[in-house]
Amino acid sequence: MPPRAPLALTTDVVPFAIRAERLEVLLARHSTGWRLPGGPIEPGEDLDAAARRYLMEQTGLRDVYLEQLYTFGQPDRDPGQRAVAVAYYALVPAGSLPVDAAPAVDRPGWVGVDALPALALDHGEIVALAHRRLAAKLAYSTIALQLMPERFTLSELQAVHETILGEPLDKRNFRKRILALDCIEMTGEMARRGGHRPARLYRAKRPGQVDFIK
Amino acid sequence: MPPRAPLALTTDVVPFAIRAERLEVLLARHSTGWRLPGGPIEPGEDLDAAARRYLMEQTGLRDVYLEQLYTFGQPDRDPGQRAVAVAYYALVPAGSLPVDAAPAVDRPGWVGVDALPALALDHGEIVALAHRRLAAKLAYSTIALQLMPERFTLSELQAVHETILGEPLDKRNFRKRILALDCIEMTGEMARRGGHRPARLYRAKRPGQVDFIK
DNA sequence: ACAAAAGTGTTTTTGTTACACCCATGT
DNA sequence: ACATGGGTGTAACAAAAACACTTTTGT
Repeated sequence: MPPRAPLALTTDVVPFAIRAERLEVLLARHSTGWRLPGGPIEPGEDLDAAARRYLMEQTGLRDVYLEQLYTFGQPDRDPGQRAVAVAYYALVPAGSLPVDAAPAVDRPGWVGVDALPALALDHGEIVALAHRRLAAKLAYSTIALQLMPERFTLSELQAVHETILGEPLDKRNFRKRILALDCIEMTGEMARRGGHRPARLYRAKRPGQVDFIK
Repeated sequence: MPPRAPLALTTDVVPFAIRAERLEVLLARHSTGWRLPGGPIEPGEDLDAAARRYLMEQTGLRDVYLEQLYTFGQPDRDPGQRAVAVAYYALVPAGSLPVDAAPAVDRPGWVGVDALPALALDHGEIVALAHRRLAAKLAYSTIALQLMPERFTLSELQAVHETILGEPLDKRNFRKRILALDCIEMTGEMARRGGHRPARLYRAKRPGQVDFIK
């Protein structure tokens, strides 16, 4: 039997968060630049578990929403070896960000999706696909709640939608739609920040769960 | 360096067709029962190409619509080895069916999705997921055209939708919706089959292409 | 003449979009 | 008092759903 040609099966994760009204991705350092967190799947390791593990090891993120995106397997996607990547995306709630804004050398760093540096391999395409998928899911699921802290205002939730979609939304229509979904509830508390009327704080009715609409 | 634990990366394909008003799947023979067409990915082979190759080798189907579905990698999904499967589904137009209705031994065979035999590994789950994805896509794409022969009547197209969704549709609303999509055109020919008024024959405006709606 | 499927519009209902003002707080 | 974002309802419009009869063929 001939020696089996090496085939590397990896996971790569696109960790999204909203920071300063921008959709950003958490990147890991690579020999010469940036790449998505990820790495080879261990024997006996579940795919989702591997994605979570690399996210933890390389970025410190844990307990985030994670969803399989697509599997990339073009033979020439990695010039060094045959590498097949099962790509995931993760949603990091604001407030649980483990990494400083200004990353030191060899620390992972957040970068806006609209100003990505050149990434290793096809990781740029992976980010683009993940962004499209996330934007599409806003229309038919409650997935945006996975990007929110435990308590949040309706304006903050609206800003998250607007940031991902890249377009402004009508305030009254947005609130009507979200409240009709019955996915959030008032906490009774108020956020008094800034020189203006305090805002009601809401929380997700079913945190960690993404509901589909209709 | 220790010997690398064997990891089998395979593709499995769910080939769908509408036969006799039922949604059916083309299965391959397995040592003890049935399984989906598929097999290990060769070094240097593209994932999509591998799926097409196995479809051809094991069922004779070629030139069909093919789409990646999901990657299944639970460590215990195959008791014999660590196997990760990139699953696809394929849509086979009526009229290009290469296999007889009553399969001989060791020939692939069509089986209704509502009456599947026990399948190898998690192939039953794969079929179920593919069916759900196909049904969902009817609502926002022209994917059903990939199941139609070159020329077809509106009633036939409606029957395909109804079969996949498992529910009847209103004839006038269906026709209005499909024609508004501007995805099919009249051929000028008529289908005169049976003791009733002949039906106009249509064809896809962009065969092989799946358009998204809205 | 009858059976069988093809073909065709309108009304009702539902959901979506557009739109402007007052409120509560900090400075 | 003023600046800032928070909070609220209604009318117009568009899309989806409900609904029944006439036409053309084969037998």
